[in-house]
Amino acid sequence: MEKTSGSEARERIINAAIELFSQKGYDATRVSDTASTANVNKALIYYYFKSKQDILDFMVDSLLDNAMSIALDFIQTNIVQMIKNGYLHIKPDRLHFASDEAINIFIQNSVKFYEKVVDYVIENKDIIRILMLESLKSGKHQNSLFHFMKFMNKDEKNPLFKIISGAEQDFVYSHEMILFRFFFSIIPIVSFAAYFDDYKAVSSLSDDELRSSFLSVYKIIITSLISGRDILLRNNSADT
Amino acid sequence: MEKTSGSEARERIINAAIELFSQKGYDATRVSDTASTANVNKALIYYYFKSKQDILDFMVDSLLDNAMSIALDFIQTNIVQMIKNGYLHIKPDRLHFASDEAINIFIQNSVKFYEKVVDYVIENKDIIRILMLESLKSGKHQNSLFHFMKFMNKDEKNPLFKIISGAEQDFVYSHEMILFRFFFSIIPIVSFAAYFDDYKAVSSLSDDELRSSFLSVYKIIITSLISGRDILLRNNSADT
Amino acid sequence: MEKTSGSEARERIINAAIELFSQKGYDATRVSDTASTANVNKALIYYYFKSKQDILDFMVDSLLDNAMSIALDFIQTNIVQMIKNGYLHIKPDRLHFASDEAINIFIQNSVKFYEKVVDYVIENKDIIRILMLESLKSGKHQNSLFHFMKFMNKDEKNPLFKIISGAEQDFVYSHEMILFRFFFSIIPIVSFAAYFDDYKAVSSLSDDELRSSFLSVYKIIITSLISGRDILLRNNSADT
Amino acid sequence: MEKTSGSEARERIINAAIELFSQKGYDATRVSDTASTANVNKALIYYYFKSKQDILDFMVDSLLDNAMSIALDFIQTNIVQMIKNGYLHIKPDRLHFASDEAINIFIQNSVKFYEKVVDYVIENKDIIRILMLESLKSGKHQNSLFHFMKFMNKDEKNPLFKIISGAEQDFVYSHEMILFRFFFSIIPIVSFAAYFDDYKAVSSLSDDELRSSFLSVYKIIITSLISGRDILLRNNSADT
DNA sequence: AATGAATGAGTATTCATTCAT
DNA sequence: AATGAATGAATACTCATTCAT
Repeated sequence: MEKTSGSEARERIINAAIELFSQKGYDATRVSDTASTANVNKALIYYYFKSKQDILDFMVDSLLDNAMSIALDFIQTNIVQMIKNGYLHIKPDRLHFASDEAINIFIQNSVKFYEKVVDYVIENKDIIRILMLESLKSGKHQNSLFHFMKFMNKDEKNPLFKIISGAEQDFVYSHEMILFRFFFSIIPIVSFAAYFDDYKAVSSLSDDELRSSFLSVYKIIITSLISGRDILLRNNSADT
Repeated sequence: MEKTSGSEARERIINAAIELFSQKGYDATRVSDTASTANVNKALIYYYFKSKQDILDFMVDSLLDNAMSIALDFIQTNIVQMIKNGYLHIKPDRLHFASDEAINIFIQNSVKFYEKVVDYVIENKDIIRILMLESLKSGKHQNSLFHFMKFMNKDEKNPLFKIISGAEQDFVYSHEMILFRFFFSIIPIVSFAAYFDDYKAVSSLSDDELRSSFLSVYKIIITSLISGRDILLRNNSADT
Repeated sequence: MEKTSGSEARERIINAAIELFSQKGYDATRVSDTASTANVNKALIYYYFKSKQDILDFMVDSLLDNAMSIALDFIQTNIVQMIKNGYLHIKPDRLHFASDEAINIFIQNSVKFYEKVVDYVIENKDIIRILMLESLKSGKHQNSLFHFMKFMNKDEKNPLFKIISGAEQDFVYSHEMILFRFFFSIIPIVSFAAYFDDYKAVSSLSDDELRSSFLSVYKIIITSLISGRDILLRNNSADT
Repeated sequence: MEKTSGSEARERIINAAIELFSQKGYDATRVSDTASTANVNKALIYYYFKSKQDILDFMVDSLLDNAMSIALDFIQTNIVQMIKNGYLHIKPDRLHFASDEAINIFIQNSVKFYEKVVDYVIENKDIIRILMLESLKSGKHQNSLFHFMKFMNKDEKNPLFKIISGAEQDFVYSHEMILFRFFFSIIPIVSFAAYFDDYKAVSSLSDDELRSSFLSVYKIIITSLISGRDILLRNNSADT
């Protein structure tokens, strides 16, 4: 094999693992495959990582940390800000926009955010694919996708929750709101990344065409949902 | 083990495999686990199936055949019918509904269809989960999810295509239309099935609550998209 | 499978086993292969035979019995007869022909015998091949080839021995005589059968050409050895 | 097990395999037997060899390479030399010795060669036995025994052929010559090695007695064939 | 930091044989 | 006489991991 300075070999191992896990899945990837793809001796992998599982955990945790900080950043600089500015009100049974202008601002900010998110997931599509694979299996990463909904939790660490609970003790997101977020927002975005290459292959679109097509569809849906009705933003605290 | 009449053992093997593959994934499931879960001798599995892969293939193929016939059935009895009845027109650059009544009929039919589909996927959630897992790995089932879009293909066997191409030689679905179908319709439904149990666990909803929540969200999206604008139904034959 | 009268299925099983054992060897032949080649159900094999080994034993024993009776027949009708007729004398240290005519008669008879033997081994080449294979492995048939030398043994059942020991109590074949018989007579003939098809393939000779080439070479060797010198017929009783 | 320096374990594996294959045959030898006989971990066998077959191939190829170089060495230093010296002539229809002295030299050289060969095959009797076994089965080593006749081929790499074809364009070995070589020279020698231990057991001869008995019989045959007649050296180019 | 050798516990698959009918 | 189903014991081969250097 090769002798290279520092922990450059560690990087190669991680990249090889990402490539292989995302292609064949964690279980079907052999440590020896990873070693030869990374161009390192098999035993060296155990110098840098405790176990095969450890490599996976490192990748998944890195991504989740990253993603979470992007999401929280948006919440902080947008939703929280809008509430503070009085554009968005927390009513006992729903979130309410102060004006049409508020709605427009929210949509605009959201669109910017989604672009950022889409670029992020495309950039990390391999790990996203791995994450999705693992989320479909029992094991420690089974609920990883639900981590993306953390900012809907009643959680001390969730800044959005802190703001909202300050204003309305009993505020609860509606079931539909949460379900919409998960199955029609998080899942499509994550799937978009996970199936990016496959979809490209069957659609014959370029990276850019695919990205902008996805974004424009996404915008249509969000826009048509937010404007006109706020059904999904209704609070369901009364129901339960 | 047990000795039971006929190929009842074969059924037990298939069910055990579905259960285990959907929990731990194909690669992490051991043939011996399948055997003991099915309460059969390990060797008997090889009496009924050529290999572990063969079990998977059987399950996947069965599901795809089934699903396809449900989809084609809907197309036949709804879309094709509406075109014949003059409710839906194929224009050179888009699909166009004849009237508000036509839209209502379409939405109603669609809702009925989606209910049927949702019930089907819930019933087969384990195999769907397996399918999704496999679609994320390289291998023979990698593109299985795209099979659900077959009725958008220019394919002799596709009854919808035959009708449309009869009316408009050059009709082509827009990129956005196809992408919407895949990432915001097929993927959410498939994911709904695949993550059904996980989502139930985190949401504390009952089966029925989850089912109806999903359907109501789905209806909102479809309704808000179809009525008011037909952007996604626009033909992109001019673009290309 | 087929239902055929009587133990015709048993024949098919034996023939299939002969074919497969001679091609792939006993160990590499699967009972299921034999069943499908014989066009019978696998379990039926165990109706007719105690075990896989039992099939082999039956074949080998049949051949050895057969071969032995051919050999003994020759000895009886030739050597024993010649001794009785006074053409061949048993001297304390060698076998001695009474005259040139006696030699000629012996050679002629031998030639006839070898033709018969060659035809016999060609006809049974598959079993011979199996026999040779088994003689090269440890196991119950390891010494099967040495059975062909039985009529050189001091054995009550050996008619030749009875005659000779009647005339000369201490007569013993020389080491060289026995070794010659084994390595330059039995082994070539047996090998001729065992490699018949292979040799045909590499030599592009017809069955008949091969048979007569072998016979003519064999005759040359025997003739050149018997006439002129009787070194190999010398008794080694003095040596030991 | 044991942990020993270098690839000494590899040697032990090969020797264990030779021992076991020659006793029980390739098919009946278990990899685990080989491992325990070699005193190595079973998995280590797969560290050094791709498969069980790979071990066999290695052994067979090594022996064939070895044997071939011994044979070619003899041809080079004897036959080719005699032709060059004018002791041996290539006539259109036969090989012809220039004088009785030439015959004597040839016989003497041959005898020396055969002694060398016999020693070689005794030393390698286990692999020879394996080779013989494999040559009787279908598979990649089926024709391995015929490789020993390569120096009778019309082959650019064959030094004997080059000499002969230089002198006589159309020279062809007679069928009988080739057949004699195979069934009465190669086969007996190979069998002598393969059955060495078995023959020893039934004959109660010592290694040395057996070796010299075989050699003396062999010499008798060769001598009686070469001197007096050259039937087997006759060219059959006219026949074909 | 790197590696060749080694290993325990598996892992899919096979196979001779048996059983019930 | 015949067969579909069933099984215990193997069987070749793999794999994550460790060790000594």
